[in-house]
Amino acid sequence: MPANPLAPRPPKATIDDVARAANVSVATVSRALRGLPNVAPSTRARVEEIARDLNYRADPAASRLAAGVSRSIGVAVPVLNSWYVSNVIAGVETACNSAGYDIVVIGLTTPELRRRLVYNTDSIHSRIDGLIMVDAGMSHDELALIVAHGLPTVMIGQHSPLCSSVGINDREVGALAAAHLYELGHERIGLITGLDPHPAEMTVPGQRQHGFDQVVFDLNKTMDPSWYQPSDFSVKGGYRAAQELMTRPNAPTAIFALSDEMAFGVLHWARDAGLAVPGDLSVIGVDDHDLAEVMGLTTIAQDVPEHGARAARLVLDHLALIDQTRHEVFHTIALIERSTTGPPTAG
Amino acid sequence: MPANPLAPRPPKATIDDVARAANVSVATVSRALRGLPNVAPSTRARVEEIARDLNYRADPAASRLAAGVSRSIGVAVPVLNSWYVSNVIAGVETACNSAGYDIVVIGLTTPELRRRLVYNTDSIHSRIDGLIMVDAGMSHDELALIVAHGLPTVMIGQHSPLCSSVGINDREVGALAAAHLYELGHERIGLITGLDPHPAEMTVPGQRQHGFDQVVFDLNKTMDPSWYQPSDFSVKGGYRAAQELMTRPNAPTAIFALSDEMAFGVLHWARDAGLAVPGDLSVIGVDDHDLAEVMGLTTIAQDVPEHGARAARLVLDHLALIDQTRHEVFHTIALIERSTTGPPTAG
DNA sequence: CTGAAAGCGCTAACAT
DNA sequence: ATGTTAGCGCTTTCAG
Repeated sequence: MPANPLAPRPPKATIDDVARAANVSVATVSRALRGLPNVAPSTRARVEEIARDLNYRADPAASRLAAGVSRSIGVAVPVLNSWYVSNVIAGVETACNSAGYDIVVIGLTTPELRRRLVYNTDSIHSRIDGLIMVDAGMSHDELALIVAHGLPTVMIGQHSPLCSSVGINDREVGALAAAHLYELGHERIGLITGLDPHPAEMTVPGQRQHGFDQVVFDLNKTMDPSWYQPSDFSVKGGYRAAQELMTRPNAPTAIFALSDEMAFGVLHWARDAGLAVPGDLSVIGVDDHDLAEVMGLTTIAQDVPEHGARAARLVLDHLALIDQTRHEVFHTIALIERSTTGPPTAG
Repeated sequence: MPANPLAPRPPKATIDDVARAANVSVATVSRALRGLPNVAPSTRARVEEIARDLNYRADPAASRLAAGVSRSIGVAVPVLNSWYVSNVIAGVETACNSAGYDIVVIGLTTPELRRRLVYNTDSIHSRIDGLIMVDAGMSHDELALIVAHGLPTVMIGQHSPLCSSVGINDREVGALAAAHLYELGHERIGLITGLDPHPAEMTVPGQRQHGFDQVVFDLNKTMDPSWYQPSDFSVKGGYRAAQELMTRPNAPTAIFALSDEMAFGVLHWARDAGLAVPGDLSVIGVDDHDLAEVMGLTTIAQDVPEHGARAARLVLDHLALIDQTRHEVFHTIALIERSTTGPPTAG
């Protein structure tokens, strides 16, 4: 295969070249360069210098083949261009690159791609040393299949006895939102949720709704079933959901959207519809998106990049044999009141 | 509750297992499974079936070592959580996964990480088959080093004779914005730019500013040097830049921000400062961010995911030997007038 | 059309 | 402390 004609390919040094130049065996080179014990300091120094001179670096594929590790961790995400996901990835990246790990992004954007991950249809598991799954909504059985590959695995946004996980208390998220809205005097509250692929697994949307419903029950309130409106966590989805919700009889006076992006969509619809916020309609979201403050959105904040970083550290600590136990990490959340929620106007 | 996985660790089948079960040599298995010619249809069918039964998939590290390809492409990005970057990555992912390629994200978030890529300090180049760089702001020399590795390389947001590139006509972007604002009657226009690491390379900020300045010149207008305010393409950066710009004497009546996210920051500052938009201050951005419509932001739209997809296709076509020529792709842009720009109020 | 065999570059016992 | 020697699992000549 012809290489780029514009540039000559630099001669790639192998471990053999280094060994020869340093007058030692390849084994010693390998040991020296990886910081293993049992190498004379002088030897190590010499090898290191020569390696530098020769511009040598171990071929990752060769090490992977021989040692079984690839120094890269996989991050499986349901979408790539959501604020939440990209901030998780940013957090993962921070933690990984300081440890010298690469990150390979595994898009789960189609059912087919999900299948590929679960059933390892394209040997993804053998190109990574660890796996982080973000809001993957895995069933117990799917997850069992995945962890059976033996990779240190941590989920973000879903918890399971089968692996470590990091997230927030999503029931509390729902409860906070409900309490806030009822306290303001709302009685008709719309809930824009996500689709829960495996309701039994209690993923993010399920948990948040559960926490919400608990407050409804505790406060002796009622929810018209039509106030539950599933959507897809996108701005446009929030817009459509608001439209659905608000153009039906018995429309809510407040909407709790399970993400800020959906909440932004609601705000957009409200403006298009000529509704005053929070006068005619109160809106609360979740995330504290970069633009939440700009939009004055009341929301429940979480430190998303930190979730990613924490998950990465869990995987890396496992790989470094520092800590191989299972963890279930919960980060804190906080209600941030801004200007999109207020009491309903009388009537 | 002890984990009790349904599935025991799947025994990893090797090409040898398949060969034995199919009663052929490993060479034939390899050929059959990769769709190479010179395999009897019946043999191929048998091998394929057995491979499926055995749940066999070639170990990527082994193939990489033997054949020199890893079926993954690298995407180097300056940040991970910007709207622009995550949408580029989303586009790349779309194109890559339909071709069966993995994507490894290379964060260029620190100078050290940039160095790693340029000088190949950790053999990243040998774990990928192609490289896409997003707004990397590479100097000619750095780029020369990178392409010298022989990987098909394409840049997004920067053009160079050394490799393929995809982007938009950034000078036209600047020109469109300037023309729009002057047409509305503004005479004092603030420009919130980015930092241009290598001015000589004419990267995105440089080009946009250049196009802008050309219009200034052509129209016989003048720019107070203090109206150029560098920033960092973030919402917060836009806020600070607006503050800088607007609290100085001879403040602008309109601001052109080089990205929508910075424009959002400007909008935020304007609201905090009690300025009416577009009455007291007009604002125009670039991108057509998901929230641009929500915010009513006038902007210059580009199809960001498509940039990523196009770049990926360039790399993939190169790898598939379909087209190895150098391309310089320009996508279309369009001014979208919304409600943040208007004539300056008299006075 | 198929098989045998030589590596790809590195790591990991097992010597020494 | 260092060297020797097997592979890791696959691809790829080169024969047949």
